[in-house]
Amino acid sequence: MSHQQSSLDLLRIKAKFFRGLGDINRLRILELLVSGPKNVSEIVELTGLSQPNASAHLRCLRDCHLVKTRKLGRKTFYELADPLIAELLEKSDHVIQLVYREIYACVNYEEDFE
Amino acid sequence: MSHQQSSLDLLRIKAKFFRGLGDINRLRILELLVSGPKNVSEIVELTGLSQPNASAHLRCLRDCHLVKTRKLGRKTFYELADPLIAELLEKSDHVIQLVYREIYACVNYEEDFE
DNA sequence: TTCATACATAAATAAATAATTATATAAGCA
DNA sequence: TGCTTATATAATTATTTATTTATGTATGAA
Repeated sequence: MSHQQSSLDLLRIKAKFFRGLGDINRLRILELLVSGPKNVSEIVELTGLSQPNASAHLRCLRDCHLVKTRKLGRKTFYELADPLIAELLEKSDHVIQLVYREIYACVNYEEDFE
Repeated sequence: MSHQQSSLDLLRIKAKFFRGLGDINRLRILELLVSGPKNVSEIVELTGLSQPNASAHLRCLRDCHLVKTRKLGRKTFYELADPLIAELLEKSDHVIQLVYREIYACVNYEEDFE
């Protein structure tokens, strides 16, 4: 019945997924999690984000299903929702590096003058 | 010298790249472009977006280096910046479908009642 | 119990992004 | 030239998202 809609729903989910990846602080958090689960305090310390801000980003990441949580005592451990997320990040790195080759050069160039 | 900065710059570029993918209308445009270059009018017609809105999204996609352009007469053709973009989108699909399996079920379920 | 820790959430504000409406520019055609 | 088409851009408004500050809640330890 409302099956015309479902491809839009899928696109909405995909957009949300990528929006989860579209923030520098969330990418930093995800990078931390590639090496294994971390609790919120650890993430706060390693990123330098305020605790509520970190929590907000973690919630976002969870809403986008990029991470999942496990509670141990009063700590909440966050980890990648799936090993495929790490793979995807790596593949993306690869693509970005190829696509942005010239820009990297430019960025590196500019760095010498800042 | 400012080499501590460069990893943050890289992250900024990555975040921007993903933010480019984080909008439903831009994903729709990219999907259209997977099958080949299209000019703005074609994209406007196929998406139903207003022309200025489509142009804004196309500019965003170009700023994120997800697409590139070629001018022919007064038409501007947009195409994927690199075949790797299509590959990445496909790989992402795969990841999203696996990670979101349960949610798909849920979405499909809800659909029957709307 | 009381207290400290670990985290989440709410409210407020700031900042970024999207969409619309109106207008500009550039290219080809009459 | 003047007209139309194709697209871009500017200005405005609407909407979303990020950040901070303040507060709530659950858990474990003294």
